Amino acid sequence: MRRPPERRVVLADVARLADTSEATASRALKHDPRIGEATRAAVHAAAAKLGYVPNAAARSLRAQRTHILGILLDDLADPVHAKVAAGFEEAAASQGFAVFIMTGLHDQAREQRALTAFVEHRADGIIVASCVSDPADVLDRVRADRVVFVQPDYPALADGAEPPARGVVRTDDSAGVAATVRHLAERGYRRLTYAGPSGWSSNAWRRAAATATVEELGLGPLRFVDVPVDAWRDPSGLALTLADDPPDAVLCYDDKLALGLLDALRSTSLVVPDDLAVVGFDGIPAARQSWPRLTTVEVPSVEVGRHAVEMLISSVRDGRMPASEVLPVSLVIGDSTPQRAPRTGGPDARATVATLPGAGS
Amino acid sequence: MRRPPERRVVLADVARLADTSEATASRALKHDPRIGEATRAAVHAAAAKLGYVPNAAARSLRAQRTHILGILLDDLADPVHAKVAAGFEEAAASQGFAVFIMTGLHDQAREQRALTAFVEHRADGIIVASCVSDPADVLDRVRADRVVFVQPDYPALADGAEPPARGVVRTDDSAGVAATVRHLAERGYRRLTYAGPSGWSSNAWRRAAATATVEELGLGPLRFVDVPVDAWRDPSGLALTLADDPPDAVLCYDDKLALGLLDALRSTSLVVPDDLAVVGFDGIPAARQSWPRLTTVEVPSVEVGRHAVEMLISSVRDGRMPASEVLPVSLVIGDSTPQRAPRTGGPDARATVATLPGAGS
DNA sequence: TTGTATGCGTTATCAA
DNA sequence: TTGATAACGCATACAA
Repeated sequence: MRRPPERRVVLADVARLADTSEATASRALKHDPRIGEATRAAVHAAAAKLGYVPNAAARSLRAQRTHILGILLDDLADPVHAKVAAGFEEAAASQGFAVFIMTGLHDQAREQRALTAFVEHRADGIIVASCVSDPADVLDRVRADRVVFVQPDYPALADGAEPPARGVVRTDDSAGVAATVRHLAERGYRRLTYAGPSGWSSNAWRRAAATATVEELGLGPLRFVDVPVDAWRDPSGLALTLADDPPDAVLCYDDKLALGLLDALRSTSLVVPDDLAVVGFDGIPAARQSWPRLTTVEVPSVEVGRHAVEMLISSVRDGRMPASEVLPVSLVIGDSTPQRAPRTGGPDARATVATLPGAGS
Repeated sequence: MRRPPERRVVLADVARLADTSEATASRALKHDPRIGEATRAAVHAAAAKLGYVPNAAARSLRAQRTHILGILLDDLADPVHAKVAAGFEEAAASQGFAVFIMTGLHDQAREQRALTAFVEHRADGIIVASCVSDPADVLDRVRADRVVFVQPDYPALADGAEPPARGVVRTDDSAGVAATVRHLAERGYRRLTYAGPSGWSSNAWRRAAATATVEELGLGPLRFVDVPVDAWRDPSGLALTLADDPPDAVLCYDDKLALGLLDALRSTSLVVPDDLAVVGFDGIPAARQSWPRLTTVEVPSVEVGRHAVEMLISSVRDGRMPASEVLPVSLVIGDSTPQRAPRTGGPDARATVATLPGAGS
């Protein structure tokens, strides 16, 4: 069995064995058209025989181009972020880029260290996904035509700041939430509650979209329940709050929270969906396997990662960062939001007026 | 707001501004003790003012050490693999290593390309996780003291080949399966079925452990159902097979399959756990939120990633690869395997003899 | 078609 | 305590 070469084998070794110069060997290996067939074959044979592998550091140093992309994301253990990373890695690899992946774990200092690492390694491009750092801080350290922001979620956005017009990939969360509210209205749900972690801009957007659509449709006022960001691990508090004065349906910030809630509600007297409809957001795999199957908004996370890479590589090639993109999402209707049965006590008019704007007031 | 420097700023620029030589500037920046306080301050000030970031490629070239680790894994979108990656990344970052992550996606050619990328970039160490390539092939290209294999799953292992004695991190799947079977026996389940994708060595091990434990406990013979590797996406075939002649309990290769099965069984007349108990393997988050909650074997995936990094870094430092490790797993008892009620028709002796070896024959 | 020489940015060796 | 210089491995401008 062949072993890896003991001593480092460099281009000079290949050239020597092929009986040419380093320059010729270098050109032959990258199929420069003006190298004779004979020498090219000799060089390739020598390289194969010696197990030569070019040194990327030396090449990068010389070429001022690393063919490295970096992605900074929040947490690989989170299914949504992992999918973005998967799309990113796959797209980057298919274009011949190696990828650095670093996680921020909600920690600004970590995020800064990750950026430092990317810059030290002179990554050709960087993707900043779901990070708490303000893009302005990132742009202090990296050229704007070398960064793409994915699903930015920094605090200023919650206060209404606009994300950059170029180099951002987002999903149309507002449309997803609006579609969800419409779906609920059509199915006869009127008293809605939105549950999510306040302070996150992504949450603020979703909540705002829910509010707007509820008003547009003339549904009962939207109630809010603020939950801790890790409430999905133990949603019993949310379950109790809901059980105390149950709405018709609850919109959860994401699927993790919704699935946790489904579980927690089994310890209460509320039955889903008979007493309470539940919807999630993201479309993680577990949402398809839950009971009842979760109605949710499917976010094309893998696509998000791919698009980000394509924007980035395009910008790296010609220095022009493409305009920001907003990818469409889709409502997936499960069994957690069935057509609502009329309440006991006879037919209930509320269900039928739900889609008539203004009829409720 | 400060912008990133337009022209590349290199050490020479810092030296010039600080009015010293490159050598002194270099030493001052890495806090060489024999540099005067005044010059050190001047150099640091100059570096800060210019926004100097050292070039890792140049440093690596010179130092013959990259501080880069590479991990090759199967699929970032898979929760188990993503967790290994998360542990890997976190541990590596905390030790000051940048990490290349590449995915194989069950494709030998992709795996080989990933290895090539790692070698070109002269990664200080490599982790090969859950890959289809034979370790022997990997060792043709990488020094043995620079690779750690995680959960190796190459075909030869299914035929009884032993994994390497050093540089491997695995989990004690056999013990986990054995504990599961014992648990089922104690709870009164006797007729067991094992469902998994044949051809995978990890499946072969789990299945063999189940067989051995079933025999040891004197339970009825273990039945097997071979399923495609992606059966979890559509487990209706498995559900029908089980419904056709239901065992007391079914052991699934992993949680994804078990959760899919729970879902698919809702379209049959079988009720879990009354008619059929179900157990999974891995302990993914969704298993805690399913209904009924899944009894499963919890695998410390994040720990696996961490241990792999620690082994690797240790070996990189002193050239001695630590001995292989087998991490313990733990049985998590959910609601999918309750104490079994006696069958209709009166008390059933089978439940009580389950734990008595030999009593069943 | 091939060879020579230089420089990419950093660090380590040697000399001052 | 500091400075000049060579070398890491490769690719290219220029010469032949």
